[in-house]
Amino acid sequence: MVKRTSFEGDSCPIARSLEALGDWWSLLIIREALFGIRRFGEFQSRLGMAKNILSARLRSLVDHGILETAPASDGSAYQEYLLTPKGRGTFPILVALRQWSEAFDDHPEEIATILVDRAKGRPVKKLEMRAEDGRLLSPADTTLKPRPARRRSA
Amino acid sequence: MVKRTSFEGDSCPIARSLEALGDWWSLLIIREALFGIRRFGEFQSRLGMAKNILSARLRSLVDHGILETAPASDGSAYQEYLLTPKGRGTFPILVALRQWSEAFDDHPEEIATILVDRAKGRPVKKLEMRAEDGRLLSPADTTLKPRPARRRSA
DNA sequence: CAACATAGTTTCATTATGCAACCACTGGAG
DNA sequence: CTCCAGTGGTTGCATAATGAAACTATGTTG
Repeated sequence: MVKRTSFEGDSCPIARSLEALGDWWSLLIIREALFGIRRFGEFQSRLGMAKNILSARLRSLVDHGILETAPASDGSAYQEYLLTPKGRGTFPILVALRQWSEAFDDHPEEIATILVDRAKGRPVKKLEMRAEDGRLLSPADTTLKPRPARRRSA
Repeated sequence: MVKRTSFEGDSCPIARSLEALGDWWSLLIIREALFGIRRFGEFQSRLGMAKNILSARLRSLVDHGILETAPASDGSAYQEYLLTPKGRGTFPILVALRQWSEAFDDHPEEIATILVDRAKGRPVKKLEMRAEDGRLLSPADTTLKPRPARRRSA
């Protein structure tokens, strides 16, 4: 097979997430959805992408349980695309990508927006990794362990 | 031109990060690099990807300042690929992707490894978004503001 | 120097992307 | 009901990216 390789059966959770999110458009569609965009035409005009690609991506995101189609909302008979909890769960990923750009982009002056705390209008703090007990962890403070076998329960 | 669209000039920091990281392999290469993989052949055998694609991706990552080539390390005359600070800065992105899979994957039993605090052997806490003053923020507690114009300084 | 390993590049078939054109359905005006 | 613009797609075709395998060029070992 010369198909584009799929990570569907991969045991690495990063590869598995890329299976659903790892193409050029999916995360941008989710970004728009988090902003409240719901309609096909809105996605299309805001992202400036071809309609067939958008159509394929929306279908893929629905298949992966990230979006769901709702029958209506503004009274019209059209449908719209809403984030599921799984879809809203990508928020930290988007924040991490955003903060990485803010920190390391070669031309940060071209970045138009900053993510701020709505209450104070101040930038949000950088994401940090902490242990269960709250200690701040660096990458070197972490390691991978095999997942414990599921305990047989029923 | 029917080229794949580039996000290079886009003002959205998420799009800008996807320009460098948003393909199927780049983040997996970085994942391996964070594990200490440095050599072409090691990447190739561990990821099982075609050598031409690996070659192109490594070049792209070097061009984006995420990897750099170092002349040697084990004495041999070959070169190796090392993460730059910018490359190591992607760690939160990978953690976010991993945690998203752990939380929402449809077949979590297929996930082989968990990320743990090395000192205690316990899973790391989920990434959380906080305000400057430490308040925990939900997506709804945040908003985007236009980046303040650079203050003319010299 | 012969033989083998490493690190790629080249070639070619297959797939995905992107644009434009086309089609189906909706909702409103007449 | 008919016409018609707007919405939400699908289809066709050209081009670009991907992937497997073969090939090349060094480096390394015996």
